Amino acid sequence: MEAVSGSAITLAQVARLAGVSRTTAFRVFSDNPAVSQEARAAVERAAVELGYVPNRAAKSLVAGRSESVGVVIPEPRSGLLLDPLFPRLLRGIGEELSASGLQMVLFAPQSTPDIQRLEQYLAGGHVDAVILLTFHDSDTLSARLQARGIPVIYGGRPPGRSDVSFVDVDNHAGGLSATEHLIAQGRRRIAHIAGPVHSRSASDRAQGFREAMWNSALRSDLVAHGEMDRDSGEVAMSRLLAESHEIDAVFAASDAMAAGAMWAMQVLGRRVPDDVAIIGFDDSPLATATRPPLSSVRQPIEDMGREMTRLVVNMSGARKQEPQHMILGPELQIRQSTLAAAG
Amino acid sequence: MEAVSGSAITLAQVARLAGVSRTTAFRVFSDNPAVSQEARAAVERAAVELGYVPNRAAKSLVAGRSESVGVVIPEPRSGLLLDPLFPRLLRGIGEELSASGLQMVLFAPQSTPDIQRLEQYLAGGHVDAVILLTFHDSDTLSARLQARGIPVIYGGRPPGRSDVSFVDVDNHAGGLSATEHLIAQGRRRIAHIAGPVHSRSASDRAQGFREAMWNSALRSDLVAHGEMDRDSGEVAMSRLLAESHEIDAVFAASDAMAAGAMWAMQVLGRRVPDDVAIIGFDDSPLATATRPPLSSVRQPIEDMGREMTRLVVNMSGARKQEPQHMILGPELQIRQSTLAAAG
DNA sequence: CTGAAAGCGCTTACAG
DNA sequence: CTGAAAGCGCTTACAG
Repeated sequence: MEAVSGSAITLAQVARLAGVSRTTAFRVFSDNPAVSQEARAAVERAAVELGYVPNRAAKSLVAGRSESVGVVIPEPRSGLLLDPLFPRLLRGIGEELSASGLQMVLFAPQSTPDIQRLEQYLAGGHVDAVILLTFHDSDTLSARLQARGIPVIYGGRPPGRSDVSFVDVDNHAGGLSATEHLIAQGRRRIAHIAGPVHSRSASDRAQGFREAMWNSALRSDLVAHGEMDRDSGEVAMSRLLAESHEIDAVFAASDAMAAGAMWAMQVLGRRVPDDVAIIGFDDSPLATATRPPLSSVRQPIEDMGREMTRLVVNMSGARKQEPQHMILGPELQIRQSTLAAAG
Repeated sequence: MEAVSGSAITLAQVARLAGVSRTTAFRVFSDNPAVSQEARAAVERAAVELGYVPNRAAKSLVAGRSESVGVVIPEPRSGLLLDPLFPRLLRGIGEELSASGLQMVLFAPQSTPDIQRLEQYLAGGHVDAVILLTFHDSDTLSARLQARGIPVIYGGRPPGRSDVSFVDVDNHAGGLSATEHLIAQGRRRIAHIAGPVHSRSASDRAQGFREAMWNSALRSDLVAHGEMDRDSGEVAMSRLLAESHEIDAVFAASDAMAAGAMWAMQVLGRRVPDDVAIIGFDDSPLATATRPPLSSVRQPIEDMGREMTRLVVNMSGARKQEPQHMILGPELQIRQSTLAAAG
């Protein structure tokens, strides 16, 4: 294999070496059966000898499509990259794209100029569809891409926009079933450690909690808010226990807050699950790292990635672009933290 | 702004609407001053009205370069995506690319077919240079890219290859200075919690430890190995303390192992730093989360990202491609865990 | 089974 | 200051 550094080998060069026309050489690479044995062999030999790799830019130009899908991920500065759910989402997307023979291309814009450059790049025919995993300043991005006819889908419901396509997890159903599980275990005085009030997903979870309590004629007044992280969960739990000593169960809107809450309970001498049962949300790696292991609402993140991909790839085939919406149901993952009988 | 969905506007359409030639329209977009006021205004108006975005595939084809740099990141399945160092690395790369006006394009291949497709994609002229942040099966990738004249640089030293370019952190110097710091604090019986024996970076750190001890005529026989995570650090520390009760300091090859070790010490009633001083490696977020805060060897990860980018972009300009190597020195980040005097 | 020719959209000499 | 023409490398009718 002779590889000439720095020079890109073209189809024409391969054809010349093989002694055929470019059209015939092309047919070999596009698996067109209408090529003689000798021609095929000569072309293949020439291609190997020269180290030929088709130029994708030229191919994209002619085809009008790139066989690749852009995925815009949060800027590295935001903690989202470190969210344990993130790799699962990426894996779901990657699997589905891989199955469709499409190339996944990731972008992590960090600044406004980055976003503008990205807009030009994506709108300029480098991708056939775009998956947006961040809402950061991307409204104009999404609008301009759609104006160019490039299908766009969001992961999660973009705040205040109903004219765009998205796949989301049913946070309401998750909060509902987590709370119903605690009730089914015989718990009655159930507290909720909620996320930030401005967060749509967090308030959906809280709404699920209130509905489940209401359905069972239980009071849902024990609610504290945290910032989804471990420390704020610890603080929230201490506050809740100071408020009421009768708490026999807690639904936390994230596993991290649940872990913090378990710590607070240990400090205050409340046993999990004997005195207080606790269930988290996300089913992150944390859930199996606590003692006892934490029951949790498992988000179908891989499925979410796959469905987003499936939808946006289909959209890129279709003419009309109706906004597509899909809400996936979460599943309970029951572990020891909610299993013992109430005291 | 009228945006015709699905149809890409071309330069020719803009030119026609503006009543000028494609060449003149092109001059407007390439900031060529040799255009009359009227022509310029007409072209700009037409471009806005039609929503023109230049086709990058065509531009790449003509220019023979894409103004973008590929970054191959570890597969989501490997935990590396969740490494707190990872976003810092991405940020460093992104900042440098952004400053050069280049587009960052990320790839996270998950399977062998993914890697093959990626190889075709990268070699096919979609990127001007490639930064490899993973060694996973990428030897053939690297070789084929270089054969095509596409510069490649590794983050970290690829195992067993000296003919490639890389930027790495000086793990040996890090281990040396961490240990010297402990000695300077008056500690004498110093243990090392090392990483896996097969890891190059981990054994460089251990070698730094041994040299520092040797230089001060201290014994360096207290070494236990862990898997770089918290739990294995805890186990290693328990083992070390069982082996010798005189240990007055520990150098752990990762912050996570140091955190586990601190836990083990607390369980066994050894106070940090009064009884035992401890220093970690990475200066990850963990280091400020422990009590007391953990001294650590800070890896210059953003710098590493920037230098890798700078080098590989320069390489893509140069004709000859000599392998480039750069080793960055780490810095000590001193916190309370090593500050009190030895007992 | 084969190949000459036109074209994808942008860019670049070249000639005015 | 302006534009006709050729070309980047691949793909696609079209005619044999």
